[in-house]
Amino acid sequence: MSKSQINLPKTAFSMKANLPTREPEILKFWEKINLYQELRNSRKGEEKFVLHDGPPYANGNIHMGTALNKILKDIIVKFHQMAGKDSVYVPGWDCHGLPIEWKIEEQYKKNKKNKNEVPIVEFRKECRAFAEKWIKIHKDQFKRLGVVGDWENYYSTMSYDAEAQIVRELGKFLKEGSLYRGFKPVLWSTVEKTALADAEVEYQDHKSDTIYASFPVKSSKIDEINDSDIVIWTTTPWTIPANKALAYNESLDYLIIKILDEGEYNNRKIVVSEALLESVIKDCKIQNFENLKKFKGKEFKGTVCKHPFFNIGYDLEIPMLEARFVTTEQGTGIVHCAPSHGPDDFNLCLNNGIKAIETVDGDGKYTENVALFEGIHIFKANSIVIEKLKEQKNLLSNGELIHSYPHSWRSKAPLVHRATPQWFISMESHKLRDKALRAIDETSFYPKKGKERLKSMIETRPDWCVSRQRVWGVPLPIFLNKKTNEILVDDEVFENIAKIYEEEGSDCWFSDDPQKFLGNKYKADDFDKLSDIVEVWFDSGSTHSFVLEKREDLKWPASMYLEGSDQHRGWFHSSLLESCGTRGRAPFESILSHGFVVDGKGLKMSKSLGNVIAPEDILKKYGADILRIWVASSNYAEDLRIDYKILDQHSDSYRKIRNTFRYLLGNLNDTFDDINLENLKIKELPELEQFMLHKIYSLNENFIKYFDNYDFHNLYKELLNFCTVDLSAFYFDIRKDTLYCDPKDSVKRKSTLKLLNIILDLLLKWFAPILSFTTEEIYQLISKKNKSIHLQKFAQLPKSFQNLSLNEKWLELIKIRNFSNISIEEKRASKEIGSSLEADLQIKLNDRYKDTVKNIDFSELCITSNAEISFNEKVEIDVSTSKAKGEKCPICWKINPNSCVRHSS
RNA sequence: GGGCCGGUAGCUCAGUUGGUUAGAGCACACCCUUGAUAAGGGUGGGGUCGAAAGUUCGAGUCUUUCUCGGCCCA
Repeated sequence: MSKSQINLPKTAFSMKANLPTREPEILKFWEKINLYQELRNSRKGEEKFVLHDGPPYANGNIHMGTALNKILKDIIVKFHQMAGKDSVYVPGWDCHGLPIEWKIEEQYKKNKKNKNEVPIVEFRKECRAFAEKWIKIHKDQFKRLGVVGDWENYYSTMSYDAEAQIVRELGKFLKEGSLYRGFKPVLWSTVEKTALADAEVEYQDHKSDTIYASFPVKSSKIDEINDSDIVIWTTTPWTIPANKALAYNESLDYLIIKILDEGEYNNRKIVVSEALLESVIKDCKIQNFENLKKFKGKEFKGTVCKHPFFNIGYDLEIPMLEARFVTTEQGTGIVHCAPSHGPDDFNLCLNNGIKAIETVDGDGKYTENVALFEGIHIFKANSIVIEKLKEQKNLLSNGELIHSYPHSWRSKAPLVHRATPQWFISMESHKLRDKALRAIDETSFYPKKGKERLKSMIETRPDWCVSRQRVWGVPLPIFLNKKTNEILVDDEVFENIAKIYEEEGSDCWFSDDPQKFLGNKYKADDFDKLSDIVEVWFDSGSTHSFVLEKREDLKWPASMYLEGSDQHRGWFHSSLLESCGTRGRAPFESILSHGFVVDGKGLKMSKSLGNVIAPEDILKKYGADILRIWVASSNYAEDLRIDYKILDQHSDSYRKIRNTFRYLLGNLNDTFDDINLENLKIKELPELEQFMLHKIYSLNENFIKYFDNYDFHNLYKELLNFCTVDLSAFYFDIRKDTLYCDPKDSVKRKSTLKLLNIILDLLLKWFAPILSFTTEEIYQLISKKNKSIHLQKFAQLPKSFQNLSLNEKWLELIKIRNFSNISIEEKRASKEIGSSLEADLQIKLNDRYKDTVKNIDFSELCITSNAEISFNEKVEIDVSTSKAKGEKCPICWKINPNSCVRHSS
């Protein structure tokens, strides 16, 4: 009966979200209205914000890290769009490289097909098809997360124009002269017959043969060692034939000892470091020895030894060289050096004029450069080396050791260092390092610590090896003159190759007549065409050139690059070097890096721990908006924790937000008036409404501040707290009485509705970049003119909303309200009253509150039936509660001694 | 093994230049409401700040060591 007389909320916006089924419908809607194009049209001519997509590898389903990355990107792009910018997002994919090659090879193995019998072009076609398949799958998975972008015109590193541009970029380095041919040991897999990138290496336990071998001293300034042996220890006996030097540390102490035991070494003098003597005598089972002399490492200077095989064709001078990398952790304090088989060895020898040569071929067999061993596989050579050392009486001891050793991440085969001809971009020759370091200084980093991380990597990194001996990639566009062995550097040729690739892709490099690429200017017979490909980091490092520069809807440099923090060594790094080398500056203005997704305890996700959560699981159970809340509310500067408990919590927050919207929509009956904030007559509104406007204003100030720093977890928290604390538990609760029980045309009720309109409008916009689906669902319910919430701009709030003195006053009133609540709670606990409307408040205040509470009705603020205020010098705030006396009004439920003032008729 | 980053209530996060009994929301417990109702309101109990040592009149905030975790590298 009385229900018909009150204005109860009514809305079509359901309490239950049902996101897993509703979101796909919204996706269809966005497709129908072509949201991406609408977004572009809506910001034509505005300042651009370009977040250049770091291309994921087109291989395998997306995981939480990918989902986090894409959602974070989408949130930022949407924020800038709503801030009024032309905020463009073009997704892309990284397609070349070993992992795909390996997948195809695996399929071959399964089908008993021999890779070597398949033409390269055919093989590459399969790689291309494989990448295409995964791009398609990724695309749908990313869209499902609510990520808006130019999905129709994505970029990929294997597109013809990308391959062409990569050639042009390499041409720039070649022309400049910073791309050079070197001979260097690289980590090599004799199984895959390829050099491996650092990222392709994993460390596993491996059993190695160990030897203590001796190098007879040929000449030295230290008299006592002229008839002694320098002893080294190594886990790679097969590198002994390639030995060219010995290394010592000048600050260590060394000993000459005389072995007294029977056997080969009886009465022979050996040299080892003092610190390692104990372990040497233990390993070599030396029982009796005599200590002859102790000396400093620096006295070794000028000492020359003989190779242990000097009697069987290795009549070499083996110099002893000073090296800081020699330590006393293991071995003898003297390290054997094979420049073709170790980076440290290589550098030390290079500095002393000893060059690396090709000692081992791609299959792992010794070359003709190695006497006695030619044609033998290095993994079968250890026993032969040990045998020969024994024969030559230069083996002190041998054994086995299980230690951490590099393996191929694909084949799991152990790797070796092998000197191969490779192509390098010099960090120094054209000051690439300096340019890159300067570019880092000119870049903004979020969080700031990223700057130092990238800087320290650039400071110490060696020259960039850009060649790979594989097939699935962009061929290195290099011709070597057969006579002079010089690189052909000619813009016309590079451009010719690029043009050809633009037309038909780079496959033809491997199949077509070399003359096609050289044009008419040179004769193919005079040149060797290289068959190496470009390493994939150069591909992705060049995306700025074929995406940002080439597309008219984008700009160079990008406003932002955003990736996981591992990309300081990856894409941030390679893009920086590529761009600094070719254009003298970074291809980005800012870098945002995020941490890794870990489980609820902070441990990394792994199959063996069983703590893996896939984005798909979350979409099915909760929906994308919950996942987006998780992203927004997490601090990406550190690792991000996720488990079902955490998601449940965010799901609860989502319900709170959803119900906040439901209250607004219900009381507005799903109608929405666009209120002109500038024309709002603030002073005509009740004080509570004015106070709320102030709250909104200061929230917006914080919102802007947090957004400027990409500080989303604080921004989200601020919004959520506004919904729970300021709206639900305060403003909404207080105004229910007015909304439900006051006449529809009353000024107070109209003022409240005005505020609800404003709040709905602002909340929708504030939340839109995060809750992309839910805000759209609501917007479709209330908007008549506009197509999508995402086409809207953030509101500019008039400064007149700010009212600091009113804020001060209301903070006092809320304090009194809190005292009242405690007082009411006491009576509730003793069962004297239930609802707060059964309460009658007696509020005693200090005199100084007189002005503050003037014209304030505490029964309204505290939702009681009555409230009386008295003043007293002796108290601060003292509230007592009694049970309200009188009749309960059937309409507003307030208890009055007499009839209800509002509802007496 | 090395470098870098991090460890504040059950959870997500605040804690300004070191300074009163370490904060918020959620979760939890109890109560109220049944006109936001698979909603809403109120009250309350939870941390001594990864551990230890040190500097200081005083440290979550500075130093050292250790520990746990993450990323990168070997």
